[in-house]
Amino acid sequence: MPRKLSTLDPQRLDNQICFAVYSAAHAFNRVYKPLLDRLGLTYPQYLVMLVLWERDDVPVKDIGERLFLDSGTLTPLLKRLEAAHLVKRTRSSEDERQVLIALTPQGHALKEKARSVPPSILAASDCSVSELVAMKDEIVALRDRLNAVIGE
Amino acid sequence: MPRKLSTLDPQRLDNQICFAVYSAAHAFNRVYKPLLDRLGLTYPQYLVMLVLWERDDVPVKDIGERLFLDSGTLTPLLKRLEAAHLVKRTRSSEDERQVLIALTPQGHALKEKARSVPPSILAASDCSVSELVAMKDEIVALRDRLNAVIGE
DNA sequence: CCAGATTCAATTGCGAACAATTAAATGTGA
DNA sequence: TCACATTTAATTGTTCGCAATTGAATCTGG
Repeated sequence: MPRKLSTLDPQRLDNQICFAVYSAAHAFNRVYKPLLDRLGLTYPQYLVMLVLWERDDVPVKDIGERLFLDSGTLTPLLKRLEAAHLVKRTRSSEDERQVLIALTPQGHALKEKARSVPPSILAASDCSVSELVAMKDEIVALRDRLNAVIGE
Repeated sequence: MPRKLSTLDPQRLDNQICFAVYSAAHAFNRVYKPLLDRLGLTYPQYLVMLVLWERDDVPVKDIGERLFLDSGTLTPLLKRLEAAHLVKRTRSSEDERQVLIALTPQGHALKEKARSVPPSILAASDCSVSELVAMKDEIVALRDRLNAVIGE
């Protein structure tokens, strides 16, 4: 007989908050896909564009800190965005170690086309804005606590 | 001047619940990594093992429905678990289309070694069980609403 | 001034994740 | 029965995500 009731079993899949988060992330990805296809972006590329729409001409490292991604992920992704003529990569003249990422005119223009994305996601969430904001804040707080123990 | 205050701007990264979920999933992954390294598992492999520890001798499709993954992801992953002698893949005799996944003795035994994982995650979450359960239920409900609109 | 440490991006290699296709087995209706 | 559709895994190709390493530029202490 099992040591614990399954609803309390810490090794049960449905009791894992990590799986809830993992599977929700994939569900978001699938909802975003058709919307982003029309923009010619993948979801991680869309996140990079959100960062750059707030402020561009920033080094790769800044984007990485914002999105919790490293150069192994960002370098090839940014090269693809450059190949799509959405960004320009130029080595900084003040510090030759840095590569600055700037939006092209097309990159700036895409922000307008992307304006319909968040409302579509909101609709798919089938949830009030205030509920979503509350959930977001809780999830961000959890994420930050997890990230805090990574260097323990 | 910007059209909206940034705290309300739907195109601002920090206002995206999807990014909260996405970045929390990666944070979980990083916390799990050192724990799972000792078991010789990656995080998605750990999820498959959680499914199989509940019930094994199941077709690939069942695992996929449980984890929201398809054969393109699972086939190579299961081959790696087989190479690690944790599962055995055998074609069903009743329905030759299906490949049944069964745990090996080592696969069963790993469940005991994995028992320390959930408490470590709980500790890293720095949060009460009841709060985590409440968050999990909210996230699962959101995930299910998102998945519901995928075939719209 | 300069040797050694640090920072930054790029690279390599591996394991997901998924779309699209393929091939084989099974199910179905006329 | 048998042509045709459906189901199931496997395969192929592209893109992430990260660990580990490399190499160049910059910083720092003596």
